[in-house]
Amino acid sequence: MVAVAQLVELLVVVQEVAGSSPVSHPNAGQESIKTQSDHLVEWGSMPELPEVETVRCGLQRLLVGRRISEVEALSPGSFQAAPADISQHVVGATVTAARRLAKVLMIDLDNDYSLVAHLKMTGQLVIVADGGASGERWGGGHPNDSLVDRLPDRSTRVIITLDDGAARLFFNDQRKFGWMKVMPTADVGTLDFIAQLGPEPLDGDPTPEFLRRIRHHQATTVKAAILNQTVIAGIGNIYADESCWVAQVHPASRVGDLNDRQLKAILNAAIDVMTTSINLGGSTDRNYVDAEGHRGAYLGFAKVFRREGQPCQRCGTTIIKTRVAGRGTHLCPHCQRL
DNA sequence: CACTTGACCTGTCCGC
DNA sequence: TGCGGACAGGTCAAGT
Repeated sequence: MVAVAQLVELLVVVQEVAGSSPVSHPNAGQESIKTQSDHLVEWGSMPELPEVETVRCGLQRLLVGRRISEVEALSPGSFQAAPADISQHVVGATVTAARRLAKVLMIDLDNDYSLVAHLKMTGQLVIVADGGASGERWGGGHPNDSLVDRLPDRSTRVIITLDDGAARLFFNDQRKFGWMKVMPTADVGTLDFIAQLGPEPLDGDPTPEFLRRIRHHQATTVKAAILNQTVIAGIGNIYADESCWVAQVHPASRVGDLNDRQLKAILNAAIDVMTTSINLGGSTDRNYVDAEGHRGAYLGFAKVFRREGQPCQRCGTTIIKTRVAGRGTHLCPHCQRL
């Protein structure tokens, strides 16, 4: 029960932080606010680096010090571990830290093992304190109804029971692209994906390493290059489009046709937009549902992403949606020319 | 090696 | 109304 009290106390802290946001409402300026009875239109942001960082903060606040009592893997692909690994290295262990590398989350345990997770596009993590009077909870990741509705639901892939049932951690993932796995903490860095990652955009000055790496991809489009996690870590489709708009570079420009000043402008724009997004709280349950119970995801910072048909905020030209690097791509045809 | 495309999934939207 | 198809997008595997 002591642990429950701690969780409640921590939840209050999270609420206070969220309440201090300078944004009056995440859907401010959006014309199609959904009511509780409406069906959710999934116009929300995917878990990119800022959302994953928001989730990490939540895990750090609410999981550290808790002991894992039970692991239920409801979908085999979503929890990639042998039953023996779970029983020997997860159950009974206590969480010591929550870390992030690019979009990968690591929940470190006190036995030198870690739970490693990738939310991909539709993953989310929700912590529910069952012992709380009104079911206190915290959730972050993909913004959909599972963030706030009763759990488990049909998207729940893994349930981790904490402190003998005082709380539960739900890994929900509509599309089953995300995963969790178990490995020695020391081995995480040797995963191919982690080992090959480019510099973290929010850690020190990534510029020299970014320029060095992106110049290995002169023939490809700049959008494909910045989505490449070995060039720069953590940039996804939303921030790729936003960064190119800020830098006034067409996403289909070839890297070899851009000078260092333009590439730096894209990188700096990505850093700015992602920093802003983190400060606004990413996508959590607290900005998914407003005081009136309206549901919808936050994308208020976006200048071009999913704004096709709307005027460019710089020149008034209509934003278009096209396809670059096999991805839906939003741009201003006047500000961003080939 | 550099680069592009399709596969993995589930759910939603759109046109017929 | 139901149904097929396009689409969403992070990462990996297989293709050129």
